[in-house]
Amino acid sequence: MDKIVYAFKALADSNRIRILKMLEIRPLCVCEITEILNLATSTVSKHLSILRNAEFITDEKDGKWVNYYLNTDQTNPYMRHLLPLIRTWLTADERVLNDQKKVTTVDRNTLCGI
Amino acid sequence: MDKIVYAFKALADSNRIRILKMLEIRPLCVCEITEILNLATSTVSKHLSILRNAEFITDEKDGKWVNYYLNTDQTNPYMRHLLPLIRTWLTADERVLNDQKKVTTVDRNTLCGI
DNA sequence: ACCTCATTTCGCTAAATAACGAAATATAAA
DNA sequence: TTTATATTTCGTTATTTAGCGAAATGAGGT
Repeated sequence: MDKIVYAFKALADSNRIRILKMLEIRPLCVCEITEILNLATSTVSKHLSILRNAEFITDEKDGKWVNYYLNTDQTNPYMRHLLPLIRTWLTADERVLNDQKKVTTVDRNTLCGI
Repeated sequence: MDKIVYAFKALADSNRIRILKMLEIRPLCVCEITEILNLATSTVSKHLSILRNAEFITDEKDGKWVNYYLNTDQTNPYMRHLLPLIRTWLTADERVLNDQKKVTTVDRNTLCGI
């Protein structure tokens, strides 16, 4: 029961949904997501930890960055069914489309002040 | 986007999930749900209004009672996909099974002090 | 019309949550 | 080893939410 509730809690926030929709395009680091959502880095980091605890995403070190991915592990039944649903939803949402467009243009090297 | 978030918010509470699982057995009035969840009537009424606003349930006057039903209208795409998922989940959950068992025995006439 | 009683709404309190900036952590480059 | 910097954790604040009891609502029965 707790696990199901945590899954739904993780999805019950528009910024976290936006993050999942962005990760459909490609893996992203914290600073890229921060730029697109226009939030404080610490806030984005917290959102990512909530999504990771609910097993919607995974992370992986990549040099000085941490890449976040949609979870492809199929162990958690809730995540396994919910992620594909979300993928089919919001495909015409103005803001989501704009976020996803930014994902294709944003560059972590210029962003994070090389 | 708001609609999706409200749907997930509605599901992000264990008492509301329990209500949905109880309604799988049969329609219930507020006092029956109150008895099983062991909460104040006003609290249950609030939970029901949240589920109704997210279109997971509908209500119908029945004499002095109000019956709540799982929504069978297929207009809301989020509800349409999420309700069947929830139906397949928690089928072995201790507390849910106990709630569902109580649903079969509880009687609104004796409950609401005839 | 009046009374009864199931339900809803209101006002309040306690707990959870989202947001921020600052401090801590950890890793890459110098 | 020292410095720079991407990320996480901590402490705080404002908002939201779950819960309760009391008052309001509204329909049925007398």
